[in-house]
Amino acid sequence: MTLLKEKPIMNQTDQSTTQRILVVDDENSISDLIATSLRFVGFDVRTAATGSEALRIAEEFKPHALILDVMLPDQNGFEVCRQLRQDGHSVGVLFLTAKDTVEDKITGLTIGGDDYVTKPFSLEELVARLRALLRRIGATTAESDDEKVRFADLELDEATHEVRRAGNLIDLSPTEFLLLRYLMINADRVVSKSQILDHVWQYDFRGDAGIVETYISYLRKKIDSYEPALIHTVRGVGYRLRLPARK
Amino acid sequence: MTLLKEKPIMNQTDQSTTQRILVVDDENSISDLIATSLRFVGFDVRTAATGSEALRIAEEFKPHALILDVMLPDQNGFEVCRQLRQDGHSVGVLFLTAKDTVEDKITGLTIGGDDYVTKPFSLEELVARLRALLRRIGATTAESDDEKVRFADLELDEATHEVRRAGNLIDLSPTEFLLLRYLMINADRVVSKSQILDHVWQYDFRGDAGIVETYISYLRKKIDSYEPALIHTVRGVGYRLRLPARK
DNA sequence: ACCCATTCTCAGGATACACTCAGATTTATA
DNA sequence: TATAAATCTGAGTGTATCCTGAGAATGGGT
Repeated sequence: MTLLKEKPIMNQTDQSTTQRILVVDDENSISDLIATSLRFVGFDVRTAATGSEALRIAEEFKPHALILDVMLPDQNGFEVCRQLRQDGHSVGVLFLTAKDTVEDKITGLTIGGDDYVTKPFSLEELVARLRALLRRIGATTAESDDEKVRFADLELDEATHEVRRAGNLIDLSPTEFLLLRYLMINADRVVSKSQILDHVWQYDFRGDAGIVETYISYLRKKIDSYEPALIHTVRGVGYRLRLPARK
Repeated sequence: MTLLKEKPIMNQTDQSTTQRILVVDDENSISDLIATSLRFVGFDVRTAATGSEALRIAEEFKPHALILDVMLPDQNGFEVCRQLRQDGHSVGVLFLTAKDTVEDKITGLTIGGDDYVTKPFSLEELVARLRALLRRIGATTAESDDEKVRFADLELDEATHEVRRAGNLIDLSPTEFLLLRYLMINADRVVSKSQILDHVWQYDFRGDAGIVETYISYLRKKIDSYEPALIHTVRGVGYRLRLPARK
């Protein structure tokens, strides 16, 4: 993972108060990965490895949301969630579950604005889902307009999963959607192939970075069939979403 | 033209007065589930685990309605209800009963506009019944006609359980009705199979999420036998109710 | 007790998708 | 201009997701 070498990505978003997120997972590699990534996008992050530690930290940290592994060494994630809510914290929870335990005993996870993502996940997906969750729970005046990402004549809607260019609907596969979203969020900035790989693909992906080229190619066929082209290659460095340079 | 009147996932944050609901159940997992869900759709919720606690809290909380398990550790739900009314509270009650409860006891519950729901229930059903109850008792007659949910040429009537498309009556099973209702409430927005499962199916359902596919298929045969199709699959994400995209 | 609507499981088939690979093409630089 | 490196893209393969019909359980109503 090349996360530690990255510069902060996107500083906009954050309005008045920085959102506090508590990450709870007993695998350090996972909670570090998430914490690092969330800090880069502007969250205030703390981590805990057990349920009781989570409760203790939550007491003083007062997080806006938890990212909570359902399988913890001392108690399961539901119990932690229940106790927190009982204490009056109106906290959103994004559960992490293993893929093979999903069908088993895991229901009721999407109640009350909560959500879950399965391991292994991609960071783009995790962050997108966390943002959606925060929007939902803090939704006193949330306009549905918040759920759109825009760049030039591109428009990407998180709620409907629709992508439009110049008003025209464009059909994207899930991976294409995440890739475009990552490029749009980092619009005007060069992102390397390994950055893309780390954020868009699942963290256990062991294939070649060449797959990024393939998906960039797919995206170009779909969104740069219009003028002007927005996806630009920066040879030897990466890719960049930008409007034509006026010289 | 005014097609997308529906807002975020069940955000109904009722106008002037937020309705207060007291949930009374001795199983924490149940009352938490209900409380979380109701809070998310905009109610002000308190919980109690016993009859005496319920009476105490009701004294100061002055709820508009109770969700009341008929089997409580100290006294039964009817008694709680009786005492409350004796003290002059004009409160609606939605009783929770086990499925095997004797019919005699249940009959006569629905006297004063009250209602009952059997455990295990689905959240969609509980919320719908609670809303209907509040409408009945808190008859401020602001608008009584609003028991219908609409989208495009679809019309779903909560009171009569009738569904029409383009004026034609469509016969739906109870599960199909709840599923369609959930899709309509979240019109234009993608809902995942897990979300559907958590909200439409009973909370103790332990089967596969694939059953959602089956019921989507049933619904399509009934409501999308008309043009245009309204139920759309978003592969890898979920389902979405929408009109043909303006291309 | 019977019937029938309903719920749910299961599995085959259709389709979309993720991914690999290799040859073609472009670009940097010697 | 020649050469190597980087990138692009079409073709092909394996897999995940989704759809739907068939039929087994369940349960209510008459």
